[in-house]
Amino acid sequence: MTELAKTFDPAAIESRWAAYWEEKGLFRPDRPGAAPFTIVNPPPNVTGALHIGHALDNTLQDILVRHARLQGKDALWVVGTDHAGIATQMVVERQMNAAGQKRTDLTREEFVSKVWAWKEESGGEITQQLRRLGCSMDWKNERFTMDPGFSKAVLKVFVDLHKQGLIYRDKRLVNWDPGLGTAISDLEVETREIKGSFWHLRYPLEDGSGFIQVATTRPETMLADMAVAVNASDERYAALVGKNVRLPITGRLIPIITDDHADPELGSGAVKITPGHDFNDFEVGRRAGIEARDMLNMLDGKANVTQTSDGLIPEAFLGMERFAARKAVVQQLKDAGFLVPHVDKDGEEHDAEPRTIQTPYGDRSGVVIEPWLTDQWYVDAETLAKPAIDAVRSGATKIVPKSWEKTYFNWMENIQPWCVSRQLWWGHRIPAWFGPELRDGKLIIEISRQQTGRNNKDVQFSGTKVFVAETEEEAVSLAQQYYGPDEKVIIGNTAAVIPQQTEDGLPNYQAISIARDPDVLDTWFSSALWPFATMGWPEDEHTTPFVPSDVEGRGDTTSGVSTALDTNGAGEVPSVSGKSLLGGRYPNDVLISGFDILFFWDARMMMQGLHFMKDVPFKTLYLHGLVRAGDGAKMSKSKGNVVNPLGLIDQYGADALRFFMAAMESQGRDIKMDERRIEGYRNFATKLWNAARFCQSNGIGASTTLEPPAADLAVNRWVIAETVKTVQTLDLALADLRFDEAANTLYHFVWSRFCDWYLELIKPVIQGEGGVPATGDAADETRAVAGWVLDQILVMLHPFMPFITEELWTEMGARESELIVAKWPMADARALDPAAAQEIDWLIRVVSEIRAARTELNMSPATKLNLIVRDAAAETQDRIARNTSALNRLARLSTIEIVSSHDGGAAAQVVVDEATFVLPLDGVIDLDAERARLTKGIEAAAKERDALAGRLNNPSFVERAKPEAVEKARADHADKAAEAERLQAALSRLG
RNA sequence: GGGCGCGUAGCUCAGUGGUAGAGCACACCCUUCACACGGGUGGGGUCGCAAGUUCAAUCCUUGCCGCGCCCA
Repeated sequence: MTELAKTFDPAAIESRWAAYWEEKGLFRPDRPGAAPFTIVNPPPNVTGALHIGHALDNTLQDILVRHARLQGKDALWVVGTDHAGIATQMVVERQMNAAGQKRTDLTREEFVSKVWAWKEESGGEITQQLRRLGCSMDWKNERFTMDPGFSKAVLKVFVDLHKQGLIYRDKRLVNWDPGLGTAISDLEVETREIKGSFWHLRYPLEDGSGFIQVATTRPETMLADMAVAVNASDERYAALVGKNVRLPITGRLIPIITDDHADPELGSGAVKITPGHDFNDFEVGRRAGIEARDMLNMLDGKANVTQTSDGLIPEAFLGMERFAARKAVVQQLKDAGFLVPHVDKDGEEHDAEPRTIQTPYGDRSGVVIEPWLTDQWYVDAETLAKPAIDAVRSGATKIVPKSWEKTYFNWMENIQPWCVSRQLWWGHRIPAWFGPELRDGKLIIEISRQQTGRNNKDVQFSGTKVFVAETEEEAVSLAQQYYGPDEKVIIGNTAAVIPQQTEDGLPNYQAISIARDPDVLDTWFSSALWPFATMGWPEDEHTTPFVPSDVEGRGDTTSGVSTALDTNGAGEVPSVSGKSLLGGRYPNDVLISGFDILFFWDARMMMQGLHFMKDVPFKTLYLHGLVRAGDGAKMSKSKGNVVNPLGLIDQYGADALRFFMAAMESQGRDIKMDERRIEGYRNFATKLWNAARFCQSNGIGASTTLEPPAADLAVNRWVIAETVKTVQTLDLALADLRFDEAANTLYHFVWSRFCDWYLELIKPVIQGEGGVPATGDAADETRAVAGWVLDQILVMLHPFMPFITEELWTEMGARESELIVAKWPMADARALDPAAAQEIDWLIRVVSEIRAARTELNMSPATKLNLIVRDAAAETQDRIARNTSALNRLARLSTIEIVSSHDGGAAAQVVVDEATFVLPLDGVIDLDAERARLTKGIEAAAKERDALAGRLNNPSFVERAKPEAVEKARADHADKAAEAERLQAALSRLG
């Protein structure tokens, strides 16, 4: 224990404590028998760096985990990183490009091992940064979504879902990202409004009888048009339905069909149909009886024009980039007279009509998405969503704030098949092997070599037999069963029937080669398993059943109150059919995430968790908002308005940043960055630091009991009660996940109650005269109480400001344990003492009123005054006697005299309750100023008195309002009337 | 077009069916022996607009205006 420095320096202690906690294993103390409390951290990208959103998300989680740990629970905060398929592959590819290399220079295996090497060396920077924020995660068991154990879970889930028919292969339009050369999910597509063009084309009828006009924003797709659709109710076209159109350029003959998709009100009412390159048209095509495999495709994986299967695209267009092809198609149509010019309001002709169009972009690549016809793996999300919807409806998982439930339901109820295959190398490779299909005893192989535009080694398999298995051996075994015992099955690079050669080069027998799908799974497919695959699933489904012990049961102040979090220490064991799932850690207690990943991640955890664990992944889902720039704009690198949380930590300390995040986190609202506010919380930390310094230099140290010390003095009984009230409010706020209320409650208690009043009020009790510390029962009692209150403050504040509180905990005296594993205070209502509360409340009012009068009358603070009290009731006289020193000190008085009457004269007068406090100021006082001051007080009291009288004089109010409201109005009216009267009397006495 | 949210003191935000709050900023005073990253005191709001429900509306309902987000 050394003397504390005058100013708190966060940097001096933060790294020391972070390392200490971790080394001593205090983030995950051994607590056999304690109730589990579990949070899994949304795994950040292994390529990521800490941004301000992480700071918010992780601060909130750390508050809950530290709180649970202090409550004696076996708190586990799972941490790890996500392999982040596309992002990570892009990082490594960029590095290679910088060195003049390409990914495809390497084999897949070489590339993947290069990514692993990168991951080992530079990945996970963010985990170091989380430590700087003070996150008390279970670092010893840090996970990675490509860990062997986790990967095993991913394969099992894929195989099981496939067996159950919930994963299937399908040929349909997918959101193809030509920049990245992979399919992406709907959610990774961002629709932007851009200024585009609307071209009007006229297609000649086959019979030469005229034209039909269509309009499009993507004229190049006419190279793969397969129909023209009109609405069946549209009489203008009734006669044309069933006729054919001869497409310009390709000369393809296509029918005019009817479909509701054609809106008679829109454009000409006729629309061109390109089923292979437009989601709406795909559906129209299907309704018209065109099978997906027959739909025309005119683009390759880089979105360059490629020949359609009917071979009708002229040579000149082949290989053209899609936007170049657009220009070329428009030009050729124009030259041939098939383009209908747009005439603007000034009568000028243009090729196209300007129009705002919704355009899909890849959220990572920033490239326009191309709807593309491919074979992909799909999850039957609709089936999985049903239990996930029910679970929220039944309350098995509670979403906080509740307003998000609607969004959740809306998305879940309209969920689309989830495309989970990605054309990447980095990720969980899909456990599916393709082989020739056996039809009528013959081996058929259909391999469509689609140009994915990235690597000609990538092969798409279609129309072949697929074997889905967790291991290669099982796949071979499945294949063997399928082909029969006479065939030899081998693993190869392609699905094929290979003539094998004997050593002498002569054909001997054939082998059937099966080849593994080159694609990997969507990263969200694996992260959806995070709540249970990090707990040992599928190996240890039921482990270490939890047995409640007597450690529990403390701090139960929330009984009978509906709260978002079950903070009841009784620790009910989550279970299915009596068995504890994953050691009581499933369902997790709560999941905290930004609302922006509600669909990406949270909803998918709900689906996978319910399907595989038969229970929800978490009891509560807490969604927080975004951290925005000071002007409310979204932070983004391109705008250059990104705030680096590490810079804020350097400047203000991690504790201040954390407190800011908690204090600003009100449910259902984004947080606007406000550095001055962080500065304010830095000041708060210093304030606490100095309060502790004061205690230390006045013989106040660590308390020895969990219970409040015995106390006789009102000020001590009052502060104990205030502490208990704070614990109660804080417990409720945390149980309700009201982080702002929790933080503000603490802030107010520490600064406005403890520092501003309690410490000031006890100075006369403990400081004594002439620099000699006071002794005796009162001083001893007060030191004990002050030490106890400071300890409770440190414990309660610890989840929010872990560093400074741990440091002060250590500095204040010898301890049984570190603060991080100390005991949460008890909210014992027996400590509440109304009489003490009233007395200190009175004392504070008297001091405040006298101070206000002094300031308003411009009395120098240095002048000590004599106080005369008149009309004081016996109770007040007793209070004055008990608190003379405090009154003298805080109101800056030299003497206090109690009189039965006083005629005033030149004096300032203050009314508190029944008594009037007179400060004789002969020769000093500005009588006019005092008159003005009293008059202002009279007016204020009279205004309220009259307002209350008005209400009470209204018969409807007295008859219909709640009796307690009427009662209160009467009491308040009497108080205000009396106050006005006394102030009036004081004014009269001034003359 | 559908859904959600927001609009309260100069700024950032709480809040409640019964006389409107905090932090910061602002003004004045104080280098008082924990703290000037401090102490004391004070000024400042027709709670977006309008109507309705109610004894009573900043709070509940409806409409409108403005801002933001998500989905189609």
